[in-house]
Amino acid sequence: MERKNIDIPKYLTERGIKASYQRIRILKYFQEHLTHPTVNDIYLELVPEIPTLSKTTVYNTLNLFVDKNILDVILIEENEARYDWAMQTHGHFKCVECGNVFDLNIQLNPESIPDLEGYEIKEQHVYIKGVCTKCQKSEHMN
Amino acid sequence: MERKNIDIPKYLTERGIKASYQRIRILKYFQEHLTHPTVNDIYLELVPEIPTLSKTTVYNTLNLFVDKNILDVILIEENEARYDWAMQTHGHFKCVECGNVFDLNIQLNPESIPDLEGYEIKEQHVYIKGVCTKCQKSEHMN
DNA sequence: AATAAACTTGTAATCATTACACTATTATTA
DNA sequence: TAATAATAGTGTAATGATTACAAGTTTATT
Repeated sequence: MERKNIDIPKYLTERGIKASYQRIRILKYFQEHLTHPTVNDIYLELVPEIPTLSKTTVYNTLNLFVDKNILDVILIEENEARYDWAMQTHGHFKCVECGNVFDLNIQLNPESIPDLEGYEIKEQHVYIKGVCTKCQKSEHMN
Repeated sequence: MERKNIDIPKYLTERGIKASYQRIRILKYFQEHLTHPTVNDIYLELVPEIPTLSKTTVYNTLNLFVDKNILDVILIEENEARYDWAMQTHGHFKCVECGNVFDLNIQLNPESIPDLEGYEIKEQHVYIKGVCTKCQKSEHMN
């Protein structure tokens, strides 16, 4: 099922979450933006259309979605969390120039890591920082 | 050079850092503890012996050491940074039961990740969360 | 329609981190 | 060695993300 084709109210209800207006709009944000937004990104985008929206609601809703495995938290910034539609395990690349975060198709194979012998694995996280192709090009122009 | 055998004042001076008493003691903490402490861990350990120590000094010193590539920051907690002696690239495992953080011998090979084609890589971070062997055993006893 | 349950909201509290101004220490110069 | 300049350390206040909480609103149940 493509993220873009999901019926959000149905998707929430199936997971035991009441499909309130705010929850629908917040999850819809992820349907329409294939980015890795912060709480503030989401709040600023939605508040013009939902003037009563509270930042607390954004926090509550994102925490709920993370608990229900609809979203993942990405800890790639020093100071604030980013969120990502939960899908097959993958990694992230953050460009230190433009700040954009890109998905990387990486899955670690725990079998191949001897140090993990006997450890029960619940989550794996891979992130890489550097300069994306676009920013490398624009650096040459300066 | 083994971490344990390093002459810390000399080590600092060689890197253009004045070997003040506080800086020596903070780096010595990493020599004596092969853990991944938070700012508070270090502060609480040292303040009984250095009663004038300020938490700001711990922050300043750790930031300085990170800038000078003596320490790495580990972002594995939701809310606070941990620090680690900078050495060969490696990953971390955090046990969600006991909270301990272990080193993992992992290096990603960027060549093997097609999505990284054309990207300049500056840092790579791998962390895994789960339950360590010890905590798995003690769970059986409950 | 009345009541209960769930959701949203705004404000205040928390906590890690940083900013800043002042004091103390160390290095430099005369 | 004394005076001065530079560097480091300290305590308090500010910042900013996140959470706690109580009150208001909406939705579901009876």
